[in-house]
Amino acid sequence: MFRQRSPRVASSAVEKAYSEIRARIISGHLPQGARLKEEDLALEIGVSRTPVREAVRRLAQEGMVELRPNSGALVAKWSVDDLVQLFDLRATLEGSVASLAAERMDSATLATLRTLARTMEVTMREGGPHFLERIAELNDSFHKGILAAADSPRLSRMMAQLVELPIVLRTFNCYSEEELRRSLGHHVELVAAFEARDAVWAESVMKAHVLSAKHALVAAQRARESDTPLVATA
Amino acid sequence: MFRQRSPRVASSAVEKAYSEIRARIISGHLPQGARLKEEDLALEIGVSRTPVREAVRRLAQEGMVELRPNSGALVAKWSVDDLVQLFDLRATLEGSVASLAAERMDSATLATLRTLARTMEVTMREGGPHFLERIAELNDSFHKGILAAADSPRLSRMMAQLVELPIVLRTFNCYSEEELRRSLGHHVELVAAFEARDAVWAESVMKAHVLSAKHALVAAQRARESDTPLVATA
DNA sequence: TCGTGAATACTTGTATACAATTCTTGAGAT
DNA sequence: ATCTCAAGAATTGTATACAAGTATTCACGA
Repeated sequence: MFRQRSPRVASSAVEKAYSEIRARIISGHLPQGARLKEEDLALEIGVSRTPVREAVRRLAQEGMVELRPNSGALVAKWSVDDLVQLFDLRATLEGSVASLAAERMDSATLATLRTLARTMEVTMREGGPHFLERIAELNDSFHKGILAAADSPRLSRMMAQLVELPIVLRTFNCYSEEELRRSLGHHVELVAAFEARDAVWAESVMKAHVLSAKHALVAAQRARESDTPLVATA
Repeated sequence: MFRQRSPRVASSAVEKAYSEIRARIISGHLPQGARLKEEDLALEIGVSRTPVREAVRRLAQEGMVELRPNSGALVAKWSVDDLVQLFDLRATLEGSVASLAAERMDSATLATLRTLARTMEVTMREGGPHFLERIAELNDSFHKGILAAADSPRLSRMMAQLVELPIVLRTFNCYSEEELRRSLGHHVELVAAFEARDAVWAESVMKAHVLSAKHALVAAQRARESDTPLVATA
């Protein structure tokens, strides 16, 4: 729909290594704090150490992996405090994005977003298996659409980093029904704000949207207090 | 004074390559749009291609270098529009940083910042050769001090990326005397805001500070309209 | 039994060699 | 003269080999 992060067919070895390692982190196959041994990964993925190294470095700069010089690389750990910081930052930045988007949005994009927002609501009502996953995907498209509408490459790059991370945290299992409903409501309200070309309104709703997600995530995390999977569908 | 970016003695080859290439870009030895040939750089720096490659990748993620798959790496080009975006983003983020810092600043840091702000003013009054460079250095410490006071590692990482880039643009030659005076005034006012623990005040001043820098930079750039060096001392 | 330290095994860091892709050059045809 | 296309040169991408540093283990002494 919108420009996806990795449209390339993953032809290159480093791309292969990157997506593979990333997938393992997201799926939990490589849990937080796990050591990343270059040779093992290379062997398992079927490429040499060189592209694995490059992939790990990239993941490190994106914040998914922690690098220790001359020692090893670990899957980054996320404390409650980290999450709070992350989402506060996202609230600010995505707020700016929404503000910009409100001023620049064209009618085609608006229509697409409206459809996405509605579809999410329908999907929730219908329920069914994996409906959360489907909502998450739609949600992803929704946010990326807004980002694209803001038409601000530099902002996009920063956001990409911030938005990817919540996904790592085994996203969206921790919303209560009320919270999910509220979240989807935000989407609808955002569309209205865009339609009205009201930058301040859009920014405010977006901030609320992200901060509400933060709250849900943090509450869930605190409740468990252990290192079980986390979540959010902001 | 505060934790600098590269305290390591540049022992590793990739560190050497990184700082060397970076220096060449900043000094203008490698102008915008210049091609980065891995082998040449490796030869000139005195390391193999491997660390050069890693360094270039890092510079690319930091936005200083543009990567073209299977082709080459270029020194990133900066349009006026890019600058506007960059500084708008900085205004938002550094505003947040200042806000956080105001709430958390301890008296030692406050004292340091006060000294820095005063020293900058004195340095300007006294003038002399290279006084702009000295101000720039102090300015750097000032902003990094605020960042440290915010005590928010993730924010810091993002900011680092954004703050580094203006430096690349052959920083601070384009302020008029009035603009420079205003900029230094902002610093003093920021200290006052921190002292008062007024987060909103601090945020506002910081935003003004950065946006005023943006204005000076963009005006200078527009005046030349060509690709001659740019500037800012935000 | 527990701490200490040196030898060893292992992992990362760097260099080099090879493969694959892209850019350049030049001959030929229109 | 200009365009097309193929062959060659040059450069990036990947693999492997080697060097340097780090962690582990096991013997020895307190």
